[in-house]
Amino acid sequence: MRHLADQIEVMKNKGFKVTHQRLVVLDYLQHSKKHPSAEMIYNDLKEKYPTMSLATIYNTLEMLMKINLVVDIGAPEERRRFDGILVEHSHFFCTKCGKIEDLTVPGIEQLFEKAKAAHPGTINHCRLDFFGFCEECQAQEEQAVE
Amino acid sequence: MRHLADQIEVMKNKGFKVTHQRLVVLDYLQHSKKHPSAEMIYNDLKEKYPTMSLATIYNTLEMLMKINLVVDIGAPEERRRFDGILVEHSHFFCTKCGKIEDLTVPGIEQLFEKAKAAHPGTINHCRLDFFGFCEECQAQEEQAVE
DNA sequence: TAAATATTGACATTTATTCTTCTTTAGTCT
DNA sequence: AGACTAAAGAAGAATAAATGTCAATATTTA
Repeated sequence: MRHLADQIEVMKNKGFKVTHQRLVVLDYLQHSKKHPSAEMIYNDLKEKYPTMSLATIYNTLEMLMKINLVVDIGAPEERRRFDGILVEHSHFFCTKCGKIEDLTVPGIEQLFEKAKAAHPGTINHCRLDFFGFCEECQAQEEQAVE
Repeated sequence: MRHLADQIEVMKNKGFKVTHQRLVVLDYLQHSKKHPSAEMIYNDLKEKYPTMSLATIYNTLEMLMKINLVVDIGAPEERRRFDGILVEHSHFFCTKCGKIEDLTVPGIEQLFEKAKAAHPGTINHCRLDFFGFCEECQAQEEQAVE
C-alpha cells in the first residue's frame, strides 16, 4: 500500500476509474504534511491544473476515503482536514493557534488490538488525538501571566 | 468536578455568568448518553424551555468547551456532536449507520502520560476513537455477501 | 475504435453555524 | 434591598462549507 501502482490497483478493484485528477489529489495528499482542507488542496493544485474544480476535490476525497487511502482527521475546525499519509501516527491540535502536528506515541497498536477483540462489530481504523497548547502558544501564555 | 456546585464555581472563577440556560444545557449534557448535536439539545430542551434559542445553545456549548466541561467528540458527520460526560472513555463510530457507542479501553492513561512527557507544549485532553461497522451493520454486510 | 458507463466541472442549493440587533439578566456596589 | 453595568439571551438574517444536478467529457472493455 505504499506505491502508486498498488493504489491504482485498489481503485480498479473497487470499481472506480483511475483518472488523472484522482491521481493528482492522491499524490498531493501523500506528499503533504499540512493536513490540508479541501480548499487548500484546491488552491495548491489549481496553479498546475487550472481546470480542476473544487467539487472534484470533494468528490475525489470522498472516494479516496471510501477505499481507505485517505482519512478525515477530525480537526476541531469548521473545515474538514485530510491526511493521506497512512503510517500509524497521532495528531496534536493546538487549541489556541489551530496548528496541527504529527506525533508518534508507541503503544496504540496494542490498544487497537484490545478494542478489536472486545467489540462485537468490526473495527478497521482508530485514531488517537491530543489537544492542548503548542510550544509557542504555551510560551506566550506564560509571558502573559507575569 | 462531579457536582453542579463545583461546576458553578468553575464558571464563576473563569469570569462567566451562571445563567439558567447554561445550567440547563450543562445538566442535560451530563445526563445524556446520546452524544447530541446542538440541534438535538435544542429540540429536547425547547419543550420545557420554549424561549431558549438555538444560538444560545451554540454559545453555551462554546463556553462550556472553553472551560472543559464539555467536549466536541469529532464525529465524522456534518453536525458536531458533544459529550458532557467526562469520565475517560472512547467512542466507536459506525461508518455505515452513523451510530456512536461508548467504549472503555484500558490503557489510555499510560499513552496520555507518555504523550504529555514527550510533547514540548502542554497537553490537556486526549481522545481515542474507533471506526468500523457496528454489530448490526456487520451482520447485514455478511448477509449481503451470501 | 466505438459503445456503454462513470466522472468531471460549473453552478445552484442546502443547511450547520455564526452574526447582528435589541432586550433581559446576573453580579456588584452603595 | 435597589440601581448600575457589562455580559448573555432571543430572534432572525447572514455566511459559507459541503453536496446535488446535469450536460459534456473521458475511460474502460470488447
